[in-house]
Formats: sequence, structure tokens, C-alpha cells
Amino acid sequence: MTQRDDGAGHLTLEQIGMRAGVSRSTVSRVLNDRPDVRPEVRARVEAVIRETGYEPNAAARALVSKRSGLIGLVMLTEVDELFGDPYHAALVNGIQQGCAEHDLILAIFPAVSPDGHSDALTPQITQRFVDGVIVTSVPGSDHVIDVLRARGKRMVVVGHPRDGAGLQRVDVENREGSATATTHLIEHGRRRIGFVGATREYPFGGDRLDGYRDALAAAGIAADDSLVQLDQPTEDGGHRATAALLAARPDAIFAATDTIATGVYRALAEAGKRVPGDVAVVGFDGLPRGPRLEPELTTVVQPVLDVARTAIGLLADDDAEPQSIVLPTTLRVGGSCGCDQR
Amino acid sequence: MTQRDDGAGHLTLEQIGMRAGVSRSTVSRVLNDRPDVRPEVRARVEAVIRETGYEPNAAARALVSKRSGLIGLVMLTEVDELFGDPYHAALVNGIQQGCAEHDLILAIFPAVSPDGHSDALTPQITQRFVDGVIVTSVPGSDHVIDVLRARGKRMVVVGHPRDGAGLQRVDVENREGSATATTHLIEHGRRRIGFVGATREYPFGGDRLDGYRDALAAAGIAADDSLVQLDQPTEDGGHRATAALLAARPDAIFAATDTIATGVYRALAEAGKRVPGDVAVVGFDGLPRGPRLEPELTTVVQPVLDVARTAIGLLADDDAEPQSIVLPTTLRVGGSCGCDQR
DNA sequence: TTGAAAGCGCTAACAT
DNA sequence: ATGTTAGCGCTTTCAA
Repeated sequence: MTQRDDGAGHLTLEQIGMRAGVSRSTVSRVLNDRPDVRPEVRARVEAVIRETGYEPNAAARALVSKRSGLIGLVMLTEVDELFGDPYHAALVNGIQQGCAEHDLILAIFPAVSPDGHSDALTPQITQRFVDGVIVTSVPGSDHVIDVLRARGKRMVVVGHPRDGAGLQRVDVENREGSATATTHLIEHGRRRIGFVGATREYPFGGDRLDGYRDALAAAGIAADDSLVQLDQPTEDGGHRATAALLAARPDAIFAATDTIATGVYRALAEAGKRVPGDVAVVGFDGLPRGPRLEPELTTVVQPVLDVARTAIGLLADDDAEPQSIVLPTTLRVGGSCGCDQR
Repeated sequence: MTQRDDGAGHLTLEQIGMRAGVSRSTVSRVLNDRPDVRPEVRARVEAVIRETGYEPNAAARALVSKRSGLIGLVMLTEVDELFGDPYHAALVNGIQQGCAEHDLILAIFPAVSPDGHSDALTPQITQRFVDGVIVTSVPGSDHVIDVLRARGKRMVVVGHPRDGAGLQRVDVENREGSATATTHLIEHGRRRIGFVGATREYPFGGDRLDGYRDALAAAGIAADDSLVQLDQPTEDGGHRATAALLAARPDAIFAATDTIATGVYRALAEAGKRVPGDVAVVGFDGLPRGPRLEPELTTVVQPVLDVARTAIGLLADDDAEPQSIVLPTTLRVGGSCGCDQR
């Protein structure tokens, strides 16, 4: 009723100024919450703005101020995979929180087209409009990261890219967390500890395997390659890998992700092995929407929300130096590691 | 190696022009594929662009041309729900295809903040930068749609908003499809056909219930309210609703979504009912990443990809009139309706 | 075919 | 405290 659509041609600062009997600059000051405006004038201008439903032209604003207030999340995952992945769900949640804290707006750019064709457009996408981008380190992301870095794009990488030189980077203690998990199993008296992990193209894969090996070495347990199985970090991958692993007669398994652990559970059940009686299991991730297993999975919890918010903080900080911020993980004990039955 | 990062201060058209020995206008023409540039000059300019890695300033471009090439998808769903929902996964896929066809870029705006606080920011988000937005009609979207409509924002609504006046809208034949599904059950000789649907706040809920009733009426079967159960459109919702429905002794169930059907299956199994022997089941959606059931679910397939691409087409067409485009559904026969055993 | 010039709507000195 | 002015980097007439 009040909301008169003023037809074509959006309003400009100048016109708002006219109606309020002030200059364009004053309106701009009001708009940007500058202190140097008489309260009375401010009120008058605000009234006009409200009545007219005026909204500033973002392009003009961005042109002169060199900031758009938009943060881009470049999603280098097939949309189909992306949806349903609890890691990205949590990450997006955290990024949104961070954006809210810094008065930024999040735009997610699906950068892999449905026909699987890759990132050719990505630079175009991200070069435009957004003040900065967050890129998650996933298989195939290295090239995109290189391109964006070469172009000097403001960027924070989440995870562990191949080449982190000169990059703002946020990650979690994958290696340390994995060592903790493995050590935990060792402390329960397990000696034949299997590792079910992701193949090499997954950036976290190597780190988590390294942590596992660190722990074995620290305990003086000889590494046994037949106890290490790599596959896709999916339930099916975990299932396959575990099936292959069983020949090596593990008395415990460290699964590199909780999703993998789901497959581990299934394979163990099929083999008639009980958790944790026959085989203790520890996972990694501890995500809010992650799988719920029975017995409850003991897992290394990574602070995804903090990762996301830290990343936004870095992006929002104009003079943040290139740096790697690595956040600690914590072990969450469930029933799968054998703690319950000491 | 070649990619010299020219340090601070991005290049401008003017500077490219200097280096190529032409004016800014000519560079602009090259950039925009105007025909009136001598091939030789064009080549020279393109070379400079390539060498320098120049990319035009999108804000400046948008300011003068009044188009950004960005399409916004306003996601009024909690991020956590969004991820994992096969409907939105398919929709985003289709939208991306459509964007690619029209040389547009998709940006997804999660408009519900993690703390559940609603859409206050949405107008701000969508008013800025994007040439147009797609809004899916979900619980709570009506207000956002109203606001955007009042502001004259270019928008296409997917689904069935409360008030579609003056809107570009794309939907599927929910009512007709539901009638088809129900009729199919009737043709199999079923008479006590239950409806397990979504509560009223879900825009498709009413339509699918109406279709179910249409079919019963057309067959001269009296409506029986004890055969209608509404709940959340989730597996658990379907499970609850079916449990409640069983007292009415249905010999068939039309589930308003495939996800609901998953819960229907579970409840039937728990009650010792066999599908389709004791109770035939038909679902609705037929999404690529939808649930896989055993026996395979007979379901009404909605063409989500076409919906999405149609929506983008509408958005890209500058002089499209307000209209509702309603796409047909098709029945995909599986083993759950009883066709197999004639 | 090309260049010069105007101007998109805004912010930010600089005056007043 | 407010107005005037000069651009931001681009597209687009309009001349040449």
C-alpha cells in the first residue's frame, strides 16, 4: 500500500537528496552511518529512503569503494556430491557465521559444471565482484588455487593444497589428530592397527596416514603395509578397503573419515567381527551431521566451524600476512575404541 | 613464468589501450566482440590482454551496462537441510546448465543464517549485483517473494507460492501427477488408498492432496479422512504418518514424496505388510539422487532439470511476460504398485 | 574503422 | 554540518 513501486528507472542518491532537500553527499553520509550529519537531517533523509524503498546501486558503490561486501565460496565439487556432504554443510554454516560477524555476504559459486567440465570459468567467476574467495582444498583444486594466486586474488584456502606458498591457509591438525587416534588404540593394547584412508588425491589423505605412522613409530610398532588400505573416502570405499584389510587380521582400525568408518563397520559386521571386542575402531571428523554409528564411534573431532570463521576473519582482515593457521583437533570417545570395557 | 603479477593496481582499459597503441574504446570493442575492429588491431589488442592477464572491472561494467551476468539462487532453507536434499541438488544442477546456456553465472545465496534467524537480509542480498534471482517456494518463502516483488526485482519463482500474481513462475503438474498416481492404484483394483503427505506449510502439499482427491472422486470412491495423514516430508514423517494410517487398513498408499515413501516402506515392513502384495505404494519426485527402494518405487517423475532451465530461460529473456509455466510429470513404473504381478 | 567525450551512481576529498 | 567537485573503469553515442 505504501510501497509505491516507482516504476522504471531506479532512484539515485541525487534524487533522494532532492526529495529530502539535501545534497547527494549528505544522503551518502546517512547511508554509510557517518557521524557528521545533524540528527534532524538524518531523520528526514532516512524517511525519504524508507518511503521510496531506495537501495543504493551496488555496482557504483563497488566501483568507487573497491569492495562489494561479497565473499565467494568456490565449490570445486560436483553439485551432486556437494549436497549431502556433511563436511561442506558444516563449513558453509561456519562461513555464514563468519560473514555475519564481518558484515559480509556469502555467495556460493558452483565451479564445476554439471557436465563435469572443469574450472575453466572459475577465474572469471571469482575475479568478478567478490572481495575475496574461500577455496577448499579438494582433488583438482590445486590448479584453480594456482590461477587465483597468480592473479593476486584475495583468497583463503581451507585444507592442505599441494603448494601453500604465499597463501592464506586454514587447516586442522590432521597429522597430530591421527597420531592421537592411533595412540589411543595402542594404549588399549591393540597392536595390529589397520589404516583405512583416502587415496592420494585427497589432500588430507597423506597427513592422516602420516599421523598414523607417527604413532606406530613412537610406540615402536613396525609398520606393516598390509595393514594400510586406501580407497575412496566414502562408505563403499571404506567397506571395500576393510574387506581387503581383514586378511591382515587387524585388531583395530583407524578410519580416516567417519564416512569411511561407516563402511568399516559394515564390513566388520559382515565378517562377523564385533566392535570393539574383535576390532576397535576410531574415526576422524566428528561433524554435526556426520554418520551416527552403533556402537558410537570414537573419533577425532575437527573444528570445522572455527576453521570457517577463521578463514573469514583472514579474508576480512585487510593486512593479514600470508600464513597457515592450523587448528587443533580433539578426541571424542565413544564406544568403538574399547574404553568402555577397560 | 609468463604470468607476471603486475603488482598492485589492476589494469584498466586505458592502459591496455596504451600498450596496444589504440584507444580505450577499441579495446572495449575487442572485449565485447564487436565486429567493427580491424582483424590486425584486434589481434594486437588480444595479445596485450593475454600477456597482461587483464580482466575488466566487473563493477564498472555492471554500472554502465546495468547487467552483471550474475544470477542469484536464494536458498531459504537451512544450509544443513539444503545439503542432502536431492531436490535442491537436482535443481542447482539444472540451473547451472541453464546459466551456461545463457552465459550467466550462478551464485547461491544462503539466506537463512545458521542461528535460524530468517530473511531480514534477503532483500539486501538479492538487490545487489544480481541481474535476477530464482526463489524456490518453500515454507517461509512467501514473505521474501512479496518483498522482492514489491521492489520490482527480476525474479522467477519455482513452485507454488501463496500469491503468484504478477510473477514469473515455473512449476510441475503436482495435482495432475498425483491424480495419475492415484488413478494408477485404482486401476490395480485398490480401493482403500491412503495419502501420506506433507503438512500445509509445504507449497506442494495442497496440490498433491488435491490430485489424490480428484482421482478418488473421478473413480467414485468416497473420500475417507482417516486415510489421509500429513506430517513432515521426511523419512521419519512418512514413518509416523504410515503408522497412524495403518489403523484405517489401506490397501495402497500414495506418498507425496519419495522421501516420505522411504518412511512408508519402513513402517509397512515393521507392520509385517508386504509391498505391493499387502499395500501398493506410489511416490512422487523421481529425482536422480533420490532414495532407492526395494521393491523399486513406482513414482511420479517431475522434470526438475527442465524446471530449472525454464526458469533461467525466463530470467534471461528481457521481455518475458509474467506467466506460470507448468511442466508435465510422468509416471515411472517400478515394482511397488503391483504392475509386475498383474 | 577508430577516437573523443559523456556519463552510469556512487564515495571521498576539499571547500565552505 | 553540508555542498561542490572529481573521479572509479567501463560502454556508448557521436564525430572524424
